[in-house]
Amino acid sequence: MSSQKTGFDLYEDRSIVAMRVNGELRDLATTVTDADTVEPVAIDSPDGLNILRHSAAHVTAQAVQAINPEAKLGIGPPITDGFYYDFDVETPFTPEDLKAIDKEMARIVKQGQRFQRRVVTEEEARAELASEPYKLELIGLKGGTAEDESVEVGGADLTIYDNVDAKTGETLWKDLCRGPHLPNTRLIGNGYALTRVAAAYWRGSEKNKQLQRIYGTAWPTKDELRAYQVRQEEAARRDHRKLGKELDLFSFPEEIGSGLSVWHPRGGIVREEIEQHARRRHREAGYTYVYTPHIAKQDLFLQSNHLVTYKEGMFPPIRMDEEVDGDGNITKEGVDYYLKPMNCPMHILIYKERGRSYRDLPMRLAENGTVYRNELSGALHGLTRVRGFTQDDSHLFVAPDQLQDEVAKVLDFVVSMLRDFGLTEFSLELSMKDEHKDKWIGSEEFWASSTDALRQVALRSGLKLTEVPGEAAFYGPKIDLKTRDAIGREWQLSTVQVDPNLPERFDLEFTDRDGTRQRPIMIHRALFGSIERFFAILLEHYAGAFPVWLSPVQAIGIPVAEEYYDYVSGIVEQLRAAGVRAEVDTSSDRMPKKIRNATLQKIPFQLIAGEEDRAAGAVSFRFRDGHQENGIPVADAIERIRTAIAEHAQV
RNA sequence: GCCGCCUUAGCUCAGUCGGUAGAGCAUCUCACUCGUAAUGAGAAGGUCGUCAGUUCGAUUCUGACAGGCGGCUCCA
Repeated sequence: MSSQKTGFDLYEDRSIVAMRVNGELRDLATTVTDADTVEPVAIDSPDGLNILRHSAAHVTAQAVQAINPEAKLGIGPPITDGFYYDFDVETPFTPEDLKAIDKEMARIVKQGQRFQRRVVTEEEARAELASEPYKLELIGLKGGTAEDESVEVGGADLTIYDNVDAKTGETLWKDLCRGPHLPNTRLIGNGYALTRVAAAYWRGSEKNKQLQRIYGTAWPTKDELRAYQVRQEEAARRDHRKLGKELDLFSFPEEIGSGLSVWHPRGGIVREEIEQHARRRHREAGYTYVYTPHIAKQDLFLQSNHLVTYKEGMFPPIRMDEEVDGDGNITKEGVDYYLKPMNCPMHILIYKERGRSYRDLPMRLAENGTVYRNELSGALHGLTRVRGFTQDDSHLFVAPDQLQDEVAKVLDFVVSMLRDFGLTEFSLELSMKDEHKDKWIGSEEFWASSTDALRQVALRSGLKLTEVPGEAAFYGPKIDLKTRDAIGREWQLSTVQVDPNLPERFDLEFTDRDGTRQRPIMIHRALFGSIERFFAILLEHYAGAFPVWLSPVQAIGIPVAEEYYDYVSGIVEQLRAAGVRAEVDTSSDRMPKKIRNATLQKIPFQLIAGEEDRAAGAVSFRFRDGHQENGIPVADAIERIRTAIAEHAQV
């Protein structure tokens, strides 16, 4: 009984929008037999969402071409939470265009057009898509390596999807596409939105023409769309650039330059707490802090090879000591100095200052080293992408047989430190060498052993591990640690890289037990990545409401009326004596206004006192969320605040 | 760097189809002396990002530059 059926016959449930036939994603209209293994794909599954978003991208393109038939199609894949479609158009899209496109999409969606798959030969495709130069280019790419596989031409066959009027059967639009797609456009109608327009280079290369990209989002239901939009609003509410201004933490004065931050007193307090805590933990873990300059002669960066492999990332040189005569002839040659883009060469020089013994290893040098990188102006973003930033950088020099143990220590250390700051969810990414690229240097044995060392450590940590071949640095494997913040976003923080290359380049040695000279291996380790960026991540994670120990102002005294200033000041004095960052609000505002201000400033403890509290030798707490605890004896209140600080508590 | 958009008071934003500008908050003064998210009144505050060009006249139009925002690219 090898009866032939389609997915429509197999699945009555309308939420099944596609199926996996023998592991391959297919349209529901695909004919299957009993011999095939068939699994349903629901619209709210990861596969289903991709299909939904990919179909939404098609409808966007159809709408664009309905409005402007001259628009040439680029690609239109699903992405996280949405999709985009690239177009080559004479004039870039405006927000008004977006509205018109959205309206046209609504019309198409409502029509319930069917997505119909059709296998074509390359010649047929070329003929049908003669006016779509980018699609023709994609057809030309088909048959390339698996890496180039795309939503357009990835499959075994070349296929075109026709958008067909459900009633008349008329083909209204078509696009080169691998599919699969939703059965019809109506399924998109429950929750889609166009979000923004931007330019993007064709096929991701800046050598190519820039196309105009329309981004959108699409969800199975209106509620999910709304939930997504609320998440976006929540992210905007937590934006560290906005909070940084509101809470008076840092700024980027135009007079100083793009991507160069200054830290205001309140931001400085938070940063200082972060740094001091980290310093203490580092010392306890056997690290030694060093200090190095921000600038060095060209030769250093030639020897480290940064001026070869990282030149575009470096600021242009400063020429020193050059002398020129009246005619502009150089009478004395100068020397070029560069701002350091990384700390490693400096730390290596500290290692090299004297002969090292196996007894010196592992040698753990740490520095909060400020580095400067010539980032493209368009890449700058708040504190997370800047031109001057401070790495909490460590370089660990180890004997080869110490590598695995030391990496294990580093990883434990990193995770426990991040936990101190209230981060709880971590995952690891092991970046390895692959067979495709030829950028790798070093021996097979080194790669095999060091990669395995990292893998063993990662597995032992119990954290979720993803292995990514091909992502390693050219000289060695690395482990990156990612964390998830309070609203579920992933941030890459720490990185641990194994490097035999710089020790080689700088001819580093140590004398082993047997008197022979051996070469150490270097481990590069950034824990916060960049202190500025880590601060921004914490700021967004806590939405500005830091745990008490990190709060710029930990307690604020609010007298009910002027008469109680002295009483409240007395309490605040005691708090200060106990090491608490406490202030009194002596402004002429009325009490409710002071509460409002303190709440907006996200101060964890508001200490309110009037006649009742004074008479009782007590004080009342009000917290950021508005709840209150009245009549707490002063000594108890002070103790509670001290405890909250010591325990890194959130209140 | 590239594409698009933006830049008006300390902050958030109106506004001028070319005739040098306005609100709320913040600041300052005065009055009010008050128990859990904005008391009231008044004052002060801006060569409308910078530099050119067009014009009798530019904050407004044009251009360049700087800075910002969303992307591309890149990555801490």
